[in-house]
Amino acid sequence: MKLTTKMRYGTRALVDLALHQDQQPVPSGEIAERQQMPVKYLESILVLLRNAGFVRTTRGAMGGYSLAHDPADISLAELFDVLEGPDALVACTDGPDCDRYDGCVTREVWARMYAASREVLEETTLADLVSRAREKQHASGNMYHI
Amino acid sequence: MKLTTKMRYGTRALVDLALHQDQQPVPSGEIAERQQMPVKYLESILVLLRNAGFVRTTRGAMGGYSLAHDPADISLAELFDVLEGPDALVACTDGPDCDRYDGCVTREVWARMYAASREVLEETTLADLVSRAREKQHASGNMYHI
DNA sequence: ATAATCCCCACTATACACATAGGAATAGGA
DNA sequence: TCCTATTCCTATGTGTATAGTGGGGATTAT
Ligand code: FES
Ligand code: FES
Repeated sequence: MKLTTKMRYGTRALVDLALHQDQQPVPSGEIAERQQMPVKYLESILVLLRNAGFVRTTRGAMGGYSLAHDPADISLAELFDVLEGPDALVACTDGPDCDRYDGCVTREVWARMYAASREVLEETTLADLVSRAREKQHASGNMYHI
Repeated sequence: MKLTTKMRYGTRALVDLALHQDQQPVPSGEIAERQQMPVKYLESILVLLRNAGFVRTTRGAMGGYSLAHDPADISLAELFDVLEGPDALVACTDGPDCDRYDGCVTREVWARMYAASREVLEETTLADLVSRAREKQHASGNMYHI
């Protein structure tokens, strides 16, 4: 039960973008370098984020990625739905996909687990992470390393 | 972020054992048939459960598996630790394994997620699942299908 | 002895994580 | 305008872990 790298990298990428949204669009190479993640893999995640409407892209020289919305309006739960998918945790959390659905006793436990996890994500916005990152930057004097 | 089959199968296997613990030791073939899971794969999971002290094994003819403790004394969290491992959710939830530990802002969120999930598992015992299974058996008239 | 059963080892299949290669679009200068 | 560097975009290949398969040996009740 590991959180996928899509979710972890995607979250860090959005935080990085939020920290630099006052400037020009940020190229994927800069994000990858700062966040220490493989460039090409990051780009494949940014495609998902673009299709889901989290980021805007500008092609060509001087192009890059920028946030499409205010960080305070983005909860990690929305991100989770896109990057982990609706079938997260177990396939049969929210519907009778499984042929054993009626007699299943474990499903309810996994569903409670899922709900508890999701509640944490619901109440955390991108802006929360950004302000926490700014605090840490201030404390350590390290500009870019979040 | 999928729950592994080890955890899902393992849980169902223990519930199945609890429902039949009044009888002889239960052979893996019976569990696999009732629970609709691959025999050989189930056996590899039962090895883990034996090593962790959840089940006792009896070798030879008329042998099989039986619970080592009272179902009320087994929380799903203990099972989780064995079958999903201590590094569940993310590798750096409980220690400075990661070289980015100090500046990391996402770790705290993942840690809260992990704690919330685990709390659900802590407060659910095998006996809870068993009684729920008995209710469902009674309601449907289906003896073995949990 | 025989059949039933656990147990160990090695093999295959599938999904995820990541790398590589190249193409398409755009900004900026000659 | 045309060229070129920069950047996003798409497709395909590779490594690794999880999931599942299979054969055969060890142990024990009958
Ligand atoms: S409903 Fe599918 S395994 Fe429980
Ligand atoms: S502490 Fe390792 S990624 Fe955050």
